[in-house]
Amino acid sequence: MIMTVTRFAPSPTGYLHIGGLRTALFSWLYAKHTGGTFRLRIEDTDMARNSEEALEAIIQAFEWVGMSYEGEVVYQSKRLDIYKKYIDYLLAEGKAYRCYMSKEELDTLREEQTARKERPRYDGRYRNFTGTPPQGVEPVIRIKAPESGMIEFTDGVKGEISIAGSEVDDFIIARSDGIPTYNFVVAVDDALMGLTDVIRGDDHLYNTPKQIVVYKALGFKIPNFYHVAMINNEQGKKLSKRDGATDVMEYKALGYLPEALLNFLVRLGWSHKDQEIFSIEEMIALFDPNDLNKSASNYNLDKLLWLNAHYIKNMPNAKLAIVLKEYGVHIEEHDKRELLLDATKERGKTLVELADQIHLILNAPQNYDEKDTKKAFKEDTKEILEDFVHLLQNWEKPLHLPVDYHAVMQRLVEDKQIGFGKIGMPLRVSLLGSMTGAGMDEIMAILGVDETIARIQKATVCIK
RNA sequence: GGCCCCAUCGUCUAGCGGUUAGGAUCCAUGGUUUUCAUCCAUGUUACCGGAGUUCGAGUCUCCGUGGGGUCACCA
Repeated sequence: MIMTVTRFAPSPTGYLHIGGLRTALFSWLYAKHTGGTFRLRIEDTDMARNSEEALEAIIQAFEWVGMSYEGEVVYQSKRLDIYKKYIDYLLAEGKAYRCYMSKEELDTLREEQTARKERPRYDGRYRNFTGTPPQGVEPVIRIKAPESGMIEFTDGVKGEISIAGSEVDDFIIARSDGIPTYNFVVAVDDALMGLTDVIRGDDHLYNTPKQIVVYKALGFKIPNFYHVAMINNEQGKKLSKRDGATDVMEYKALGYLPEALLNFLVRLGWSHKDQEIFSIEEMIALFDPNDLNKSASNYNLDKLLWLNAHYIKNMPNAKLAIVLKEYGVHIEEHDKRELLLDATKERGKTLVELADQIHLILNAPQNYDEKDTKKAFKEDTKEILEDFVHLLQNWEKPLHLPVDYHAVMQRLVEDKQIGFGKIGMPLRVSLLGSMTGAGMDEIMAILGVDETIARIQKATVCIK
């Protein structure tokens, strides 16, 4: 297998959103799949829009999901002299030229073209200019794009793409302040970094012919391109901030496990037969960008939630306890840790919900919801609970495990000739202050006899 | 608007000329359970429309429709 070099190249203008994370994941997986290299490059040539916080947020998101990049992060803002060298070369070769058109002139031209219902484009007026340049205008540098013919390339996702050369105008590769522009630096860096495969969103499809112009002008080898279809919202429209969590780190705050998020994202646009659950190792082993879907997919929370619940359920307790620390639950050293987690991990779709479940057990209820108590407490309830306390206090054997407590409940229902329902719900409300939650036997085993009795007694006092 | 891309259950998807169109999620029902959840079983729901090619089309071609992307001295 050929070792690939892939990259993720965000611009630090905002947080990392899930669409970006998915393309990064695809790139990362493909590199790992081939035993190749995955790199991170920051596209920060637009000095005005860069932000330090955005950069940190992106790095942080990568850390959280556990995607590692090799080598140093490449910052384009630190490579300006390299780009200048290539621009000078193109100028010298006559493959690029200075254009003295001012912004205002350009705007006017575009307005005229739009009025004539033409596609706004640069008219090439300085392409072969040999006269005296106008005074007071700092020129931009434009690259000579083919005036006719087709620019063709094979996209690993979309197939054969051909775009008329006339659709690509002599685009600007360096602004009047000398800073090179996106399509130029992307091509230069992708080539210089030895990229074999470029996986990116299909909103970049139209940049590809432009970048190919640069590759050809500079004599670089053209990499394989994969343009991944977008992720839309539930309505099939472009994902925006209004669609809730789009910031990757927001998912952490909401209680999602990174493995669930990654599993969710990898299945958006990619599949392997009927398989739904993929460990990272399986993803790496099976992923191939050539299997990527052509069509856009809609973002839907249900599947993510289901996956998250799955990963929570199947996570070893020791690891779960560590993860839970971020959600205010500190039970790593708790002597009933295993019992606590076994009793609750199937009841939370998110870590936030799981933390709530655990809090319910660990902290005695401060008050009792009136609706719950009305439902759970009948006339004979107080007496039943008191009998139960009495049984607990006089139980001849030590009470440790859930089965021990189960035996006590068993004895109670037998002695009093009642159903489990008579004791179960009142007991639950007494211990948790809630109608739902973990199994009674487990809860009591976690609390211990003393705390169990204390909570029941408190409840019987509070409730008339 | 020009150019480009896309189109299977509500959603994520399998399918790669011959299938009772499969799986997952969601939803509903039943079972298990002292509650809830888990788990198990069952069920409802899809090939955008129209031509063509072919013995045969969800699969190939064309047209239409719908959706998306893109047209910066942003990335």
